[in-house]
Amino acid sequence: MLRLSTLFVRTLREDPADAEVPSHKALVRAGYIRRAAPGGFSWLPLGWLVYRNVERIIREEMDRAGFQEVHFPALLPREPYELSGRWTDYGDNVFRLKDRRGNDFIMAPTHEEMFTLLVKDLYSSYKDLPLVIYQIQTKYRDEARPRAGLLRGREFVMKDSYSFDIDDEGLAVSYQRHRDVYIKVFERLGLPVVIVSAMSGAMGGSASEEFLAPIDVGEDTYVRCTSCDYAANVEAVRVPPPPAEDNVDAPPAAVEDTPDTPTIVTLVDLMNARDDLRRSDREWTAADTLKNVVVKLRHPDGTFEPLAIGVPGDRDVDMKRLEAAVLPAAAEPFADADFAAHPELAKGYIGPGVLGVASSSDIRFVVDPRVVDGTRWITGADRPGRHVVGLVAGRDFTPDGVLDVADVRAGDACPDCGGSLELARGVEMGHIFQLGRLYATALGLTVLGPDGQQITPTMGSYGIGVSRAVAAIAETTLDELGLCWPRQVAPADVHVVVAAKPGSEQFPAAERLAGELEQAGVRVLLDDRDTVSPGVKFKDAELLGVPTIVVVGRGLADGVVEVKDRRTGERRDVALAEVVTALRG
RNA sequence: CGGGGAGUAGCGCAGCCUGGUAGCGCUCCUGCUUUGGGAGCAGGAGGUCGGGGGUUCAAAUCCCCCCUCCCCGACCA
Repeated sequence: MLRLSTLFVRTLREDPADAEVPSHKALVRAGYIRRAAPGGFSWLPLGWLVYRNVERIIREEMDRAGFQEVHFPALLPREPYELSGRWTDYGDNVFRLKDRRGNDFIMAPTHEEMFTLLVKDLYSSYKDLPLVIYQIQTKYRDEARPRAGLLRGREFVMKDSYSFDIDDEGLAVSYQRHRDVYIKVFERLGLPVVIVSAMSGAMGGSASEEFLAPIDVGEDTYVRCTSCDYAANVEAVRVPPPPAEDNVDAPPAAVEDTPDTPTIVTLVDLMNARDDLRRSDREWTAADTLKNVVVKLRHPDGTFEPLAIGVPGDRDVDMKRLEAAVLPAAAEPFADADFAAHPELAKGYIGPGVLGVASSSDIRFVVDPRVVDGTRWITGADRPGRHVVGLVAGRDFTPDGVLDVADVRAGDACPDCGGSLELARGVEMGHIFQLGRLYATALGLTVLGPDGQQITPTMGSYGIGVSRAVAAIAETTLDELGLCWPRQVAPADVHVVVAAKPGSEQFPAAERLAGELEQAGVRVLLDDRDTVSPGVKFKDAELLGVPTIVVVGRGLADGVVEVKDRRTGERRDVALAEVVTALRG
């Protein structure tokens, strides 16, 4: 039994100044966690109880699925990461250190290599597969900017599992099993999640889905169709291309003088103001223009490549979508110095004249899916103050490819049903994806197949943010009074408040009741403090967020106590003799 | 790493502009009173004013450098 008179906790009357997001404020105010380092938190007894409940539920579901838990060192040697190429790929995001002999180590940011090597170490036959092993461990990443309390620390706990199969069919089964387990886990945690398709990015592989908790302060943006069940991370949205048009007979493109129109807005204004350029049927809009944005790709080998991206003028290039699309390269803005190195690019007036197939430059030119053959555009003429009107895609220029990285907006068409998309924010709680043979190949994991040939197994990777889940659950359940835990993860089932004078009969009565509840298997937090007033106890009970609050107070004279539901605020009087039965669940 | 804000008692803040005894509320301790919605009175404890340099008779306050925290961006689970 937890007793507030001796529990190692101190609630704060005011929000901590260094917290911004509601869950962070509430967890600190309620005495669940304390900041201990940049991006690092200490767990106090109540917080640790919640954490352990979350961890236990995840572990139970993993074990029930037949997955087996392993445990790795957090301090890892350099070699495995050298083999996979991630010693350098990870860059500044990993904590590095040396031992006394000068050997390199890292604080594990993730354990793909160790899993792969462990299987290589022990298994050598296809008969040993499939296999799923998992860990629940602390990960260390030197985040440039830790924030939002537990939602994004530099030290955090993840459940990570890896599946090993001999073929794609097996991988698909392992993937589906994880998907089913995850749905059950989040349901048990009381954490609402939206499953969205995600990029698998540089990791290769095909299927990849994220489990996002819908939280306003989340750092992931996703879309959801208002008509069908399509949902995707904004990075993974695929814009449905419009049908190609037959415009080969359209009037030839004409170069026009358009002085002082370096931006889309100025260009459209000028087009509509000029009698000779005005459209007869409607006004020109930004969507009639083709904006060519140049960025610089930094490849993993350190080389740079300019890339021109043509998007409809009413859209911008979404840097996050671009980054996701060009992995493992990174995208950087095209600086003035870069323009100086490419005099053929007239800033503000860049057009397909110098881009694309058979063009004068060797700059790769990719376009938005909306730029299909036959569409007509107003775009730069590659000379300051000049634009081309009526340029037909496929007839007058041919891009080197399609790249779907324009910003996604609410109201955009759903790629599945054509309905309308809406945008929302979320926190990534889980991620499942088919990793493929990347690590197995890099680390030389093979097994002997039935025909005596070496087979490289294919892998799946599946994560759940454990410590993050505590914050996410808090975030999605708290209210203006404080925390409000789902019973499964709450630090106790019942919070017994003694509201009476010290020395009064309520104290021993509450003790007895708490004892009986415990006997009946109910987890009890007893506020047996005789030094604080009832008002303080009520406030604390609400702040701490135990789902049921029992008040042993003035009703005791009539043989009743008050049973209050923390979430709904509903309260009812229950005869003392019936409390245990009523609360046993 | 870019832009903005902020570091003064355990927590939340004022003081800084205009240099001169370090303050307020909460918390904590002692005593008395109080006990169904963050109690009252009285007394008390607690601070190298983020760190280091400098200016000055004198620095929380002015100047320089550094560190940390928060927010927006970049990056990431």
